[in-house]
Amino acid sequence: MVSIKDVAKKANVSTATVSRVISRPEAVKEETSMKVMKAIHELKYQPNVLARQLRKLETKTILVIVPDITNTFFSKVLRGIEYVAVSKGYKVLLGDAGNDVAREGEFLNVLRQKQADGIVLLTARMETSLIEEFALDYPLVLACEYIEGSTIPTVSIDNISGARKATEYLISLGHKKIGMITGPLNVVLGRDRLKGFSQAMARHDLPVEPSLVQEGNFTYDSGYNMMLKFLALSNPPTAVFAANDEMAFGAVKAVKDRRMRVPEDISVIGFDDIEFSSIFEPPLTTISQPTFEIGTTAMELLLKLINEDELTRNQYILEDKLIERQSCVSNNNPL
Amino acid sequence: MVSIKDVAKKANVSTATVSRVISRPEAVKEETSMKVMKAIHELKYQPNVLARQLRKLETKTILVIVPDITNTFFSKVLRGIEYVAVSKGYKVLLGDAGNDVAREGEFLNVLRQKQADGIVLLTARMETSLIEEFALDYPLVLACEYIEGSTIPTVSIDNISGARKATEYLISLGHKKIGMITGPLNVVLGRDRLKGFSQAMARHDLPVEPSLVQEGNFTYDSGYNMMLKFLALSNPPTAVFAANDEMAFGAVKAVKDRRMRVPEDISVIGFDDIEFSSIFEPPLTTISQPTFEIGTTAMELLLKLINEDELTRNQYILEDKLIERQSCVSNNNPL
DNA sequence: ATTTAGAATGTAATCGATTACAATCAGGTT
DNA sequence: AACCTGATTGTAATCGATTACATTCTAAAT
Repeated sequence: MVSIKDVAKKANVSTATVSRVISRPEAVKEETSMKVMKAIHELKYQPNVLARQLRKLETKTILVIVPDITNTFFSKVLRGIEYVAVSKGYKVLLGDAGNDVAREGEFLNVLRQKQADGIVLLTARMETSLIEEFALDYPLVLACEYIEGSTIPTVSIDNISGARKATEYLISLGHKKIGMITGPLNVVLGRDRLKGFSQAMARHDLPVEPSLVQEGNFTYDSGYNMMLKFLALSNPPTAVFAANDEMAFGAVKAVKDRRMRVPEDISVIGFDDIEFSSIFEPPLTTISQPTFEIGTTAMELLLKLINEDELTRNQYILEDKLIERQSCVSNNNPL
Repeated sequence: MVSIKDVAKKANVSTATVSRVISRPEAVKEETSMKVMKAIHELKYQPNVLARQLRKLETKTILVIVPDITNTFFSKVLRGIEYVAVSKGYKVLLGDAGNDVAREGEFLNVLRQKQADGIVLLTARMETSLIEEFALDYPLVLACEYIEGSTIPTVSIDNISGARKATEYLISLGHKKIGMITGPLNVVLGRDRLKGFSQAMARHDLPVEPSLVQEGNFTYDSGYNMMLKFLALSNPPTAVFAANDEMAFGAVKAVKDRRMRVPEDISVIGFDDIEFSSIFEPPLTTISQPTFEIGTTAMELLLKLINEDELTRNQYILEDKLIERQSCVSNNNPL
């Protein structure tokens, strides 16, 4: 291990000078600088970042807690975070909870032990009071999810308006009997998308029949099963809004298995626009989230927090977008 | 920031004793220990890990370089790595190259600067000499990819035998005219899967016609286009082996767009068994890689390297598996 | 030649832990 | 009482950088 002392000795200067050559070259004479650089190269010196960090009490590392790294939605957000982080000289520590809520909280110790300068949470399923407290002590940004009534800086889309948009699209196609497969209603995300659905229906004076709202859990299987329930109805919906794409896939599959067609017999719209949605058959009409931008915005926000810059606001709502593909069609089955 | 000194003062002992209470409690008297613990709790003391790491010259962190984090194949391997890492008290630094070869190499500095104790490479596209040199100086494990003729510890499946297995499966179904859509042939992975294909054909005395081997680049679009080439032949293949699932999806789509059916008119087999292969229509027959196990094995291997344990061998070949779904069927179109 | 300001460099404290070594203590032996 | 041993605890060096402050140099001004 070659340290700054070795370089200093070799170049016949003090360690202070070596340090200055590295961090503030303008403060040292050209000639000395050359000498030092030469020694650095000859010894292949690499500063020990741990020592630097200890001295400066900063790590140039941020922690990202992800509920499930194998979910492309999150990995795309993560990529956005990484992109900005690396460009600003930060490294990204990954905390993958593997869909286990208990593990999410454990990662917080990384911050407490000063091994990261800040944290981005892509999940808010742990105790909200814990998160709130934590945000008081450390730079923290919420992305994708949010906590109701909290002032923690948050980046996300407006899930209510997104869901409303999806529903109104179906309505604009002439559908009146519309079913919804919701996400789990114990998380804000699930509730918000249902809320958007209800708002759209109300705005157009359409009734929301309880039998046409089924609670899923964001999985393919739940989408499949809930659609089966709809199809068992004496008077099934002509269109279905699934709160995410996986459930929409399951729903479409259920329709096909019943020897019916999407979109001819039933229109289906999803939410998220994941990778496979365009490859799926029929290509899925859905609401697209700006995943990469959510990531970059969250990271930029965190950087401001770390640098104690003034925040102009703490809720950043990004634009979602309706992606029209081929799983929805005008209602040709008027009551 | 409360440090060990504050605790020492409060408990009326030296910092050495506090340190011992934390790391070797058996070396300090019960009574003192209690006093110290009390102070620790009252002050909510958290040891500064940076300082500890600096002193011990270890970081309890490993770096994983991923070519593309949004690819579920890699994120599953990553999850395996994380799983073992966290259970052994290690943290995972993520280096996502975003499919940019140049960025892969940049992450190596993290190691040089002693910010990680070891590294797992899920890609070997940078200069092999660079990797070889690096492996001399730092604990390094290759996962998924490998370098020909290298002694670097490697965890992967046997791509040649996997490809052979896929091809022989088609042959066992009575197919004789079999096409292959390869991966890029400038990477070992691509070459190996082609090699396996050729071996299987040779073993069964089947000719490999040049027009029936098309080079793709692992993307959906390339699969689509190469299949189009096959279909334009006067005598197209009755079965096609695509070197990964994405290309297989594209290939199937091409067949459908030509108003033919998979598997009735053409059988298609893929490689990797990614998430959507089972949802795809028809559900894709493919070779499944034990992604999670690749990750766990790689991490365990790296741990051994870090602890300087003896390695019994340096090539770990895990078992792949043929997953029979519905995209392949017996040849009903004998020449 | 002397003074002086500003540039360049060096000295040593510091960040917060760990740990080799030294010092002290408690209790048992003689 | 004097001595010894092993258990406990304390002192201070150490890890490798950064940086406040002190010192020395340089060159221009007087």
